[in-house]
Amino acid sequence: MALNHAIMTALLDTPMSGYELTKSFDTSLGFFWKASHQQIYKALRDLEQQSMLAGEEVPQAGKPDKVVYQLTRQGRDTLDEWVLGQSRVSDAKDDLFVKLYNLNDTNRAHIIEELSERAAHVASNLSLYQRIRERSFAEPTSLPVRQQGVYCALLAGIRHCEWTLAWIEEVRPLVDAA
Amino acid sequence: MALNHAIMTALLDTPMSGYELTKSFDTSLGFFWKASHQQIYKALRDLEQQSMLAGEEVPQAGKPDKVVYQLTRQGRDTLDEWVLGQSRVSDAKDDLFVKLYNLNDTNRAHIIEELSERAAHVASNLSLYQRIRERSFAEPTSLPVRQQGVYCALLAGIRHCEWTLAWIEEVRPLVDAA
DNA sequence: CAGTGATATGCAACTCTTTGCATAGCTATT
DNA sequence: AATAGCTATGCAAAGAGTTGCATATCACTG
Repeated sequence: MALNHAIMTALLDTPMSGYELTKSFDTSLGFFWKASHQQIYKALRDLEQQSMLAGEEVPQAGKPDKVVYQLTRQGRDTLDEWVLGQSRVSDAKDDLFVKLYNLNDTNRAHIIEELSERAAHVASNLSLYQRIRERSFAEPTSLPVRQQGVYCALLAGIRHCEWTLAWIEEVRPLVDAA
Repeated sequence: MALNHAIMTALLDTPMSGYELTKSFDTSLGFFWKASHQQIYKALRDLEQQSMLAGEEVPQAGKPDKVVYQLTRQGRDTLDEWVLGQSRVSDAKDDLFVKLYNLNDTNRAHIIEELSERAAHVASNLSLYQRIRERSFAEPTSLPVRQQGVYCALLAGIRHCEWTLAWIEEVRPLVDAA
């Protein structure tokens, strides 16, 4: 399971509560791995039970208390091992592509609409990633090693967005005229 | 569920058996949606039960008999409706990106190795898609409407591969030197 | 005729993800 | 006091996907 590993990864530097993790998954790692709060809280409980994480109740003023989790020694070791294992390639699993296989005169307008929505969504993601890049990775070569890895992943996010936008511009006229 | 819709889409032009669908999912639509034979056979039974598909036993010589499924009128209508609904953006869900967040001196060699494997895999996919493009889509504008949609999806596959290869070339030196 | 391998199909258990519902603390506003 | 809204956490059911195992037909080879 990689959600567990994604969560442990997110906790590498900063211990966080489930709520904070959920927020952080909405940006950062969340581009590569989306997870609902239900999934995250569940995973946190499981991981704590397996001694991968240690949770600590933190009283708060002005807000409900929270439980902050940090990686244990064992969790760190397990994560390190996982990194050294084999990854497998995942599929895109995107409705839009399947829908394109169904292109006809009746649905063309709708599909163009969806392509436009997708473009808008991706463009807004892209500008978010660009902001992050400027803010935190202006000089990537002078960063600590792990942050350079994060930067590579961020670049993937950026390139992915750019690629998607270019593809949409490429096919829009084709779909339009089809 | 979109696997069902992907299967119905695959059957738009050509009635197929579960076995043939499984093979066809390995190429074509399979770039966007991978599915095991277990999943496919199950989906076929479900869809037949819902009257979306009609199965017909076809005796064969030299091979075991098979059941060939074709879209029913109702299946076609349901599919058309689905196309007109909203898609949602899916996440990349790729271990490699999560692993990059874990980059350190110990695992760097392994991650570079995985990047290379990924590049090789994607390159081989790309050449497959290129062959398909040359073989079946040499003159995209003169194709029937639906095939033009398929062509757009194929372009997505091609661009995706190209993008991934470019990204790997971009980050390889970064990971190397980190 | 035993073994290998492609064709063709299926069950069951498990894991992972989504969705809907629910609760509770605390702040600020009306 | 009621209400809206963010913070913080959880259960349960259903849907989707993976993995392991199983079975049978047919052709070909040793």
